[in-house]
Amino acid sequence: MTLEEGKQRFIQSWGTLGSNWGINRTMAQIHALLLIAPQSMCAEDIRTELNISMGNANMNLRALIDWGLVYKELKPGERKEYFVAEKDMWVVIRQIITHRKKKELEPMIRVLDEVAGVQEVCTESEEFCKVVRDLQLFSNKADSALDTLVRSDSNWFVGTFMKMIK
Amino acid sequence: MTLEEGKQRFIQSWGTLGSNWGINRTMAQIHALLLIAPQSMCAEDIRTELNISMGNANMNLRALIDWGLVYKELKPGERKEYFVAEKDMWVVIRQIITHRKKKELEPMIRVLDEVAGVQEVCTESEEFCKVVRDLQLFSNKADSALDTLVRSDSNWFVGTFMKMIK
DNA sequence: TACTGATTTCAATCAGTATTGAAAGTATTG
DNA sequence: CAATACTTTCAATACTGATTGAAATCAGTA
Repeated sequence: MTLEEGKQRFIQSWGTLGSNWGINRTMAQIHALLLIAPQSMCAEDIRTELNISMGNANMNLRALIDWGLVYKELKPGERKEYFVAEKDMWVVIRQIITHRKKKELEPMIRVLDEVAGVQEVCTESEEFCKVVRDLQLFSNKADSALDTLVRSDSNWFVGTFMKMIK
Repeated sequence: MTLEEGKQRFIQSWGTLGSNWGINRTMAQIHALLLIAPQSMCAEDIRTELNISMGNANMNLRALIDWGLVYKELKPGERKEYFVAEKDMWVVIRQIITHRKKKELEPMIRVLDEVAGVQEVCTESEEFCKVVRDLQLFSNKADSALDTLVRSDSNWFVGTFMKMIK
């Protein structure tokens, strides 16, 4: 496989993957492109490489910056902005986990806490509360597990954690 | 909060959550409804409770059965099918992890393996291969971690694993 | 076999997101 | 300050995937 084929395949797949992941396709593609770029790129470079509109590129670059996956880079003497991806994969993964946790797990925990207030006065409400309690148990555990994971460093994850779980 | 309010809140939220999760809204709502139902329900019960069409109910029930989250139940002397949710939360979570892993992680691993074949002959290809290798490292680790998690039992998860990670 | 009630399928439609592109905004330069 | 180079916004549009409902299919029953 040539570099050009590999790049194309990687960018396209990252985009598709992104969508099965709740992340929008263009955002994932820009991320892929910057990840494998040996140096920073400007909006125009990205726009032409991916064949997307200015507006789209801009919005998704901002989202990536917001996620902490891409940084702006200003070149001295140049007016336009350049962009670089965070290349430390452990940081990348941590940011993704943090964002997905916020979007997927935390709202669930809030809802469970809310509905946990139902009084157990009949078979139906007992069943309801039991389900809610079970879900709370697991979601709180998952929440703290992910917190620990995010706070820990790469070596700990790859080394200790993985040995433990084997 | 009354039972009725709690139920509504739970079902609606589970639906919304479902969509930030890559799971379709109706599928998540049906699942929520069956989870908290004290006994099995038929398609018509579900249809009226959630105000959805026959076709929709049928398709999503099928998907839930496919995910191993809901079972058919045949009542003797009754022609129509009833449905019950898997109530063991550990099983539920395992099934969800298994399915999401298949949809989100495994395709990524396949793509990485494919593009890992690029020859390192210049700065650009070196950068590319480095990124791919880093991603492979983490995705393979995550893959085996999730396998272990899915194979392990509830007590181990809640007990041992959680103590380790604390 | 014909009838009935239940389930499944699928083309048409709908709704929610993503994308575009033109217009407005901002900052730098001479 | 006006021109230029770039960035951001946002209403209109296009896409994608979810949903409907009518028709087809299936399975018991008489």
